Amino acid sequence: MSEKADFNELTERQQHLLRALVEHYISDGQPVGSRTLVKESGLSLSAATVRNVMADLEDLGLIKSPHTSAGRIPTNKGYRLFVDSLLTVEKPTQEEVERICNRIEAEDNIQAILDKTSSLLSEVTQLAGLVMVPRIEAQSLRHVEFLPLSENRVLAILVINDKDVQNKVIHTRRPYTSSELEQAANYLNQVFAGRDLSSVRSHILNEMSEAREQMTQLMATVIEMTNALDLGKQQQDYVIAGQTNLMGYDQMADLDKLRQLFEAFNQKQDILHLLDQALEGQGIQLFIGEESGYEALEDCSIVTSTYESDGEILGVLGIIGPTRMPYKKVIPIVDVTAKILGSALKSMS
Amino acid sequence: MSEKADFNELTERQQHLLRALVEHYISDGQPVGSRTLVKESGLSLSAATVRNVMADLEDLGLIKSPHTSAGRIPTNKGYRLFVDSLLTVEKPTQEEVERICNRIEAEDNIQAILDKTSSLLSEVTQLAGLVMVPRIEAQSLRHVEFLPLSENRVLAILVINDKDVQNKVIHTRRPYTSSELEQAANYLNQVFAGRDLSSVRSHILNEMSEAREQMTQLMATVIEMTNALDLGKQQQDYVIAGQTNLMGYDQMADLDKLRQLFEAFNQKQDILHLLDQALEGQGIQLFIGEESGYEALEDCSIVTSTYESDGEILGVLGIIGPTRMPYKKVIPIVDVTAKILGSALKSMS
DNA sequence: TTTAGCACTCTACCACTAAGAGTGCAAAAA
DNA sequence: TTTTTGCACTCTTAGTGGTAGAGTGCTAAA
Repeated sequence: MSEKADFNELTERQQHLLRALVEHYISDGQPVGSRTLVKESGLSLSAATVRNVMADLEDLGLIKSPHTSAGRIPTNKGYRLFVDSLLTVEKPTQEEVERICNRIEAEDNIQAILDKTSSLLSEVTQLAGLVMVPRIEAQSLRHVEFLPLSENRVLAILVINDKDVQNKVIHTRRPYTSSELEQAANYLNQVFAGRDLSSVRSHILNEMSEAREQMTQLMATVIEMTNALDLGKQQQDYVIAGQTNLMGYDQMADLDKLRQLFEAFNQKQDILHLLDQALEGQGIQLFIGEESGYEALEDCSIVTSTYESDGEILGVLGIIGPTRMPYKKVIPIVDVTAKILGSALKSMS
Repeated sequence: MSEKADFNELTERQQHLLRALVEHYISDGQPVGSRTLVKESGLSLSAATVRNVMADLEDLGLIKSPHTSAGRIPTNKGYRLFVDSLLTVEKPTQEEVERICNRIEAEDNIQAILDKTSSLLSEVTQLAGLVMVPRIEAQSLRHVEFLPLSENRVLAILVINDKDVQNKVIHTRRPYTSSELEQAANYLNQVFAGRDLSSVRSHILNEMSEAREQMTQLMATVIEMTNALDLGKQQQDYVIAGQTNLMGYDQMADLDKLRQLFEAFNQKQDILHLLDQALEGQGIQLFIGEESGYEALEDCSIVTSTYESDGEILGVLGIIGPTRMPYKKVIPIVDVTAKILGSALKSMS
């Protein structure tokens, strides 16, 4: 065989046939044989020649046959090469874009926007949609309130970035009175309103050491409160929609596999870790099959895109589905959705 | 045949055999035939006699055979009769009770308690656990706060029952200043702290009409705020855990059915409606198969119990699984879990 | 009323076959 | 050297028939 066996330098013909094979398999779901491929590719070659090429591609680990007398299907490596260098994406229609745009912008609070985005992703692609909730780097403290509960418990309410409210029950060492708490809150509001949340704690410790000798009851209260609040520690989370879409694909017909997958969705941690990786990568990112590193996802591909506003990356969103998915359509949809979400979030503030 | 064909008056023997059949089928999963049933029942009868009885039970619609030469399995009507009058429940072990008790009481806020309860239900029964979030009839207002956001938006924070925090962005007709809002909040806090939430609105309208002529700016503000808050209107919700457990049962092997079920879980409304019915019914309640009235649940049974504290019903919890489930164990577990949850919520306040 | 006997039915399993799809290889053609 | 033709071979799928086992319903006897 004179075809270059070099992975990085497939011949024109190899590329052409690989692309045709992957595309046909994606739309058909059946292993594709040499005869079919000849017709599909448009090349004027005989089936035998195509067979030779296919044998080469198989040697390269790009395609495989499920059994002797079936056609070939792409391996994950094959999919990877396909999306990296053979794929011609198909821009979403104006209609689709507008639909996404309108429906996202109709929502009026962050949670609703994320939910809608996720369900739109799943609806348009017929896969499962994922949206990581934005990690707001700059969490600026707007307002603090402490309310004494029974005994040694205090309810803390934080208003962050002018609209998000977090609350937390703090278990304290000793009971505090309303007025103590009020003073502490007033102090914090006066000194730290508008400041970045993650810096509040260190600032307080600074000020405390400066004024150690005149350490007041107030200061002690403030310190206990802020310590307990775990400021700046933001728990990550994501919103998922359309999991049930995944139950329709033959590739996911294995109930055990499907179960593992759904458990991963519930557990959240693995998926979060993956989204975290995608966050590092910036822009569009694909994980095909075992590339994700999780057994539960070994038959799945994940397509993600970071979303940003004002050039700052806020989070990541995407879809998850079987490795055999219409990348051509899915990738651009994830892309525009990320852009739309970014600007929707921006216009919220 | 001389057996009474009256549905309400099965003979001893019919009851005995039906019980044996249902129990055997529940633990085995296989249709049970006359020979097996003879052994199982402990009666000294021949298989032929048992066959006659089975034929009668089939005429009554209590059992059926999947095909000619298989044994019989209970119909939903059969299950119903079984749980209503043949079932001898099996008290949960001390161990199980303590495990549930300890793990629920280890949690420190309502959401965590509900989550844990739900996942314990699913863990212990190997089915899916459901917990409806309590509808707190008496929502006593503890504290109100209003913060102006950009333009015509105000962030309202309500502290209810000393520990739950609700917040909502209110779109107002005109911009309000901080001090206006502060005054309104002060007014509400002074007059209505500790009062029942659902009554606040009507009280305000009353007072307004009394003092109509001296209608102040303050009053107008207060009214707009409270109107926008939609006080007392509480949206229902539930917590679910262990859905994936359901993927293991042969009865639920049909992917399409399973998918419908999972969609119902996501949609929430049907399940909520069902839980609502269970709430009316008080105490333990079973829905077997089509009794629930939802197609997605036609192969499922739901076992619920209301939970209460101080004699007041707060909500409902339970499990959902295939109609073929170990009712004998499941029912008492749902029962004690409801009691434990009730007292855990009580000790929270 | 109950039991024994028996014919009958249906499923599950197995082995076998035939058709169809697709391959790989070797020799011929370009 | 590359491509094609021809062909033997492999494997899947669907269908067939046959058998064993489980269970039933019915009838006649106990």
